[in-house]
Amino acid sequence: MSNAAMRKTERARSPAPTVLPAHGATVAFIVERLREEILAGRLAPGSRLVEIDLTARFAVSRGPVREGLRRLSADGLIEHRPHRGAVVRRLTEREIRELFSIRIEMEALAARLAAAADAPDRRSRFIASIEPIYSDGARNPCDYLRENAAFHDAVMALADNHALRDLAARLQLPLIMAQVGDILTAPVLVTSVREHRMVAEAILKRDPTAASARMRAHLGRAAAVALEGRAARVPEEIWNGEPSPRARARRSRGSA
Amino acid sequence: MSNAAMRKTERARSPAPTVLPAHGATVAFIVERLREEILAGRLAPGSRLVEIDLTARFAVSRGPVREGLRRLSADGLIEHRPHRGAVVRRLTEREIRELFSIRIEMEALAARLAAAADAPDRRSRFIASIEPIYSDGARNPCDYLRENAAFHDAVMALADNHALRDLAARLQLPLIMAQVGDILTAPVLVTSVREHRMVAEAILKRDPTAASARMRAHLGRAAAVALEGRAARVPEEIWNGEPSPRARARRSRGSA
DNA sequence: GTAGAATGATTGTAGGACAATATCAGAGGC
DNA sequence: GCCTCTGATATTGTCCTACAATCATTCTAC
Repeated sequence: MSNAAMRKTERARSPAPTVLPAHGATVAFIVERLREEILAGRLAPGSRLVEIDLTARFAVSRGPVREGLRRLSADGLIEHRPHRGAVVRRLTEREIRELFSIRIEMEALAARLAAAADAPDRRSRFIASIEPIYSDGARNPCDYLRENAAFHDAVMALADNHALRDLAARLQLPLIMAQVGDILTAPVLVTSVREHRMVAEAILKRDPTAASARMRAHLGRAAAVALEGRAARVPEEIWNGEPSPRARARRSRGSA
Repeated sequence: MSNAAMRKTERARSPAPTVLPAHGATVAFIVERLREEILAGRLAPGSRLVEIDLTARFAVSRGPVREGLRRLSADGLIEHRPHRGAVVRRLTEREIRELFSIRIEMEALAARLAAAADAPDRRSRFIASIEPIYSDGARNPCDYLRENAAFHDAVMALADNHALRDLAARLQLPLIMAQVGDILTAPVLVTSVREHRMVAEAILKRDPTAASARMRAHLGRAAAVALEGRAARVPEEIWNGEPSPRARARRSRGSA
């Protein structure tokens, strides 16, 4: 199937978005939709995001679309190439390694701050939000991802460093996760949950050193798993985005 | 003097920018100009950046102006308030503290990686770029800021973690520096330069632990100096941006 | 003097137009 | 047959105009 045909179908299928964004929320609407699709893997790495197509898909004008793409680009979810358009970013192994090593430091800092935090209200909120990690039931990967995000965000919240929380949110961990998705086998999940509990324990005991060290260990292991799984999955290098954005011309000329 | 009058003067004075940006570089041009003015302090914290005024000042349309503002906003140099416009960001004491505590971790990581780095070519480039820190002459604050930026960037380069370098660049250290500017007294500079040398020594000796610890100490002290100086300078709180964006209405009605 | 309406400034969005550029298909030369 | 050059095409970058929505101030009525 040609790109042209595919895109026309998409346009036809959703001439109006499910819900219209309120005034002043158009950009946010677009960003959220695209982000969700990218992280869910429905937009694979390398997929092209063409402004015209998006205007049709979301029934908005090019202005908000461009702004939305720029924001996704700033967040590192897509890549911009001048006059070529945006494509869903594919992280290289090196980038994953780099991002993990940064994230380790940030999360270790957060764990330390969290363990040292004194505010009783924040502590009780922390206890409430991490409650799911003490569940003994089996988890499917999707559940785990949610639980994992909630846990790390709870640590950030207790640490109470806004700038840190913002920065961590922009560190593409979700993107990494999306790109290594099927690594999350049952034993991996069990180990991760156990590590979460150990981190939590140190934080609750107000032991900054242990909290930081355990967080470091947890993420270090996660990084290893992610990189290993990825290596097994993709030969790397072979990847360079969609090959032919060109079938379109022929098609439209033919039908016009 | 009213805002209206001031802006009219500006518009008249620069109907065409000094150099016209090439096609495809308009946004970058605007971003660079504004960034430079903000960091140099010519645009004080709280200054309003009105799209219409900027289109006139740079002789471009609203599109690129909006894009530029978004980018500055993403970099944290300005703040956006819906339907109110952008203002040059003023960091609160809390934000400065938070940003420094993050930066400490990032730079400590960089120092550790740099000390552990093996590549001879990168090491020699590092040696070349930090050469200025061994100069014994007195420095003025401006020189020092340049030397400081170069030193920290050299460490990042040797560490060879692209993501880390990007992130560090977006950590508003320049903005912090711009907002604590006159703290840089002679003894402060001397101390800083000495600390740079100690960090460099550890890196050159390939001692990751010492490099990381010394970088931590250096930045910790820098943070203390910045916060202290700032507290002495500004009573805080009294600040909320320009008070009257409204003198304009009266004026234009009166003159029309 | 204060609640509420009017006013004006400013942004948010739409939509159309054209220029600049990257890429690709095919023609023509070796 | 392979390579280079050229033109066609897709796509973005920029400009323009217009209008709706919203915020802050000012004015008005009580």
